[in-house]
Amino acid sequence: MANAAPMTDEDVCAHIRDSVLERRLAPGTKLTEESLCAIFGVGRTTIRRAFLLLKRDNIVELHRNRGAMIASPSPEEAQQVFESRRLVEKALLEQSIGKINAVSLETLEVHLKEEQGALASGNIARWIRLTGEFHMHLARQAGNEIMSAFLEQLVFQTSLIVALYGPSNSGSNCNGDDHRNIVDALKSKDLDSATSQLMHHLQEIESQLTFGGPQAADDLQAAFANVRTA
Amino acid sequence: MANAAPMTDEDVCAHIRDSVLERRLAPGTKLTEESLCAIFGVGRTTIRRAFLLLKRDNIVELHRNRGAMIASPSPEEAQQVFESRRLVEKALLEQSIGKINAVSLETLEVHLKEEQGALASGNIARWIRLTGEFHMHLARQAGNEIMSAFLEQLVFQTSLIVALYGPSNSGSNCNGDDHRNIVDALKSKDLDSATSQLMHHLQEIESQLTFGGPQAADDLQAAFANVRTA
DNA sequence: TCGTGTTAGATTGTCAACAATTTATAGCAA
DNA sequence: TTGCTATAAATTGTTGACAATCTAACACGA
Repeated sequence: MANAAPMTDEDVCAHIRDSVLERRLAPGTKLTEESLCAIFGVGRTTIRRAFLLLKRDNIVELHRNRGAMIASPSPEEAQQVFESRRLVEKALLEQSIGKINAVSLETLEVHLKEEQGALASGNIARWIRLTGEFHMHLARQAGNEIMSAFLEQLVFQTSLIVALYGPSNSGSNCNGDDHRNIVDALKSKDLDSATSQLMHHLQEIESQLTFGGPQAADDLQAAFANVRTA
Repeated sequence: MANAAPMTDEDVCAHIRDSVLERRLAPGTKLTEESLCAIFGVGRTTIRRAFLLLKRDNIVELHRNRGAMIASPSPEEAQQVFESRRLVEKALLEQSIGKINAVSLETLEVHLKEEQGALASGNIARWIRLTGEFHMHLARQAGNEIMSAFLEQLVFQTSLIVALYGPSNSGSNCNGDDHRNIVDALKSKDLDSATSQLMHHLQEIESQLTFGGPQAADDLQAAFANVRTA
């Protein structure tokens, strides 16, 4: 099972990112270097570089001499992430509407089918991941890689946020029908409809967050992270 | 002159970023680890981490076994950077217009004075940096740190782009009067005017770029970076 | 029992030596 | 001179050992 070619830092990065996107790594999870070395079969140097890359994407938090843990976005950050997504996705939709063609619509249609397939076959982890990737596919229609990469960061952040503050029973941050409606609006080149559907969709997700209760209940350390001992 | 406390990777990062913003480091410049170790008085480990951070911001390019060099954005990337800036700065302005108050206006006024002061005193490097930072100040009015951080990346990229493709005689990418006009429009809470001024400002800078000619003339390596030897 | 201080273990940070790769130099033949 | 090959120098990549720091367990006194 072990590949002959050893993993690179980007590979490790991608694996951890996937785990976050599929909610198999909860916010606040401690990532010890040694255990990851064993899991991925690489040296500490590689793990360390991966941590640095993930920190840049706000996926892990690094604390000096305390190592790495999966990030726990604060409510303020959560609010900013959603505001950013509305901003970015709306703007990208405006850029996209003129570039939509049969090929790009087909890409979205295929993706919708994949979403439904995953849901039907009970592969929840895969479905969660696909619902996030839908927004990436949408963003890429604008043809701006810089903005797409930025939205990717925001989607990952969203995954953490929903894991922290989202409805505990619901597994996903996205409703399948919403995605369907957006694609339909795009198909008829109705920018206003597509935009309002997308904005409503994002607001719907945000409205389901509950910041009130104790965050993790088992982690006082994080609960009092704001307290700074003189 | 040497600080007792050794520099951290972030410090090194900031220094290199500043050099880029002030155009003292040209795109394509090779950054050897050893020389930077000597300059900053740190070990290779720190420099290496700094490279990784700078790579994430698209400020340096890393090539395996060939080390790091200041990034040279392609014309396509340049176009995307400007499109992204128009997108982001326009959206942030919409967010800002409702939050503008006396304090924030004063911040911008003070900055405009600094710009003029630097220009008057002939401190061109400082002026160049300040013209870039103006857009950062503007962005921060929206109160969204995530978007501000993203725009910061774009501003740094712009600095590289203008250094590569900008008018060789003009030292800066921003006109002082344009900034003045934008602040005035904000002062009278005229969103449409402020937006159109800002968009025009960005388009003006972009229109002055010339992608045709040889890029750096002294760096064939970068000129043929697209050629991949099998 | 609870809180405090101390010690042992585990984890991270740093550095220097070594290995692998690339780049520059020198020599030689056409 | 040009082109090629082989050697030498320089630069980057990796590993392992050691130092610094944090965490957890434990003993002790109130």
